[in-house]
Amino acid sequence: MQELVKVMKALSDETRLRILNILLSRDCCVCEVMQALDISQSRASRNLGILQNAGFLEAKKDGTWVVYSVDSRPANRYATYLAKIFKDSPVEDEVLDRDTRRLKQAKRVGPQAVGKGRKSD
Amino acid sequence: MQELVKVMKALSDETRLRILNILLSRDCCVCEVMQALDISQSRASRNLGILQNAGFLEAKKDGTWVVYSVDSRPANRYATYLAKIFKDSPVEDEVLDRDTRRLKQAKRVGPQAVGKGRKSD
DNA sequence: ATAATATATGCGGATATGCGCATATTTAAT
DNA sequence: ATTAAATATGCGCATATCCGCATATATTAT
Repeated sequence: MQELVKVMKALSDETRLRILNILLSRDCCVCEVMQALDISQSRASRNLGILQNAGFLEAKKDGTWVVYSVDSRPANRYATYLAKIFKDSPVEDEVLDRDTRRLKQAKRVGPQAVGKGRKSD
Repeated sequence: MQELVKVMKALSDETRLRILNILLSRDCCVCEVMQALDISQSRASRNLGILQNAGFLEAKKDGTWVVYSVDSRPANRYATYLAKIFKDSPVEDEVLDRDTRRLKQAKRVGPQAVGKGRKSD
């Protein structure tokens, strides 16, 4: 019960629904999420953490990056169920569309480097 | 989007999940909800209102009573979808079980008459 | 070693939420 | 009309949530 409440609370925030939306299209590191949603680093990181803690996301380290993805085999059953629901019932929304567009432009570069000369990868 | 957030917020509270749980077993008036969950009248009424406003419940007047039921034809599509999900994935829980047991005892009698020996003064 | 990058997190403040209490409203019965 | 029951709601308070800011941590490169 407490677990279910946690799961639902994780989904009851616009920022987190937006994050879930872009992660359903592809995996992202924190800096890509910030760029896609045009939000601060701490905000992206914190909300990713909440979604992960609720069982929706898994995180993989890749160098300095942490790549988040929708958990394909979530420990908690609600996450599986609800992630599928969210996926099956796509939401038409101006905000989500803009996120998706920005995601296409997003690079694996963090806040400090944005607008500066970038290095090779 | 804002609509979806409202729907999710409505489900992100333990009291409201408990209410939804008992209403999925049968329709209830406010006083039956208070008895089943053993909560105050204002708490029951307010949370029923939130669930209704989110599109999960419909209310029918029956004399002095207001009978709430899970909306079979919700105006908003998220409600339909999520109500089904919640129904299809029953939660085993001590709290919910106790609610269900109390619901069986519940009568259509309000707060004033419950457990009080005297009504006048 | 230092420097730079990517992410996580403690803190404080603004806002939102949930509840109890008291009261208002509505309906039914007398 | 009065009375009472059932429900809704305004108010205030306690707690929770969300965010920005600054900082801490971890990793990579030089």
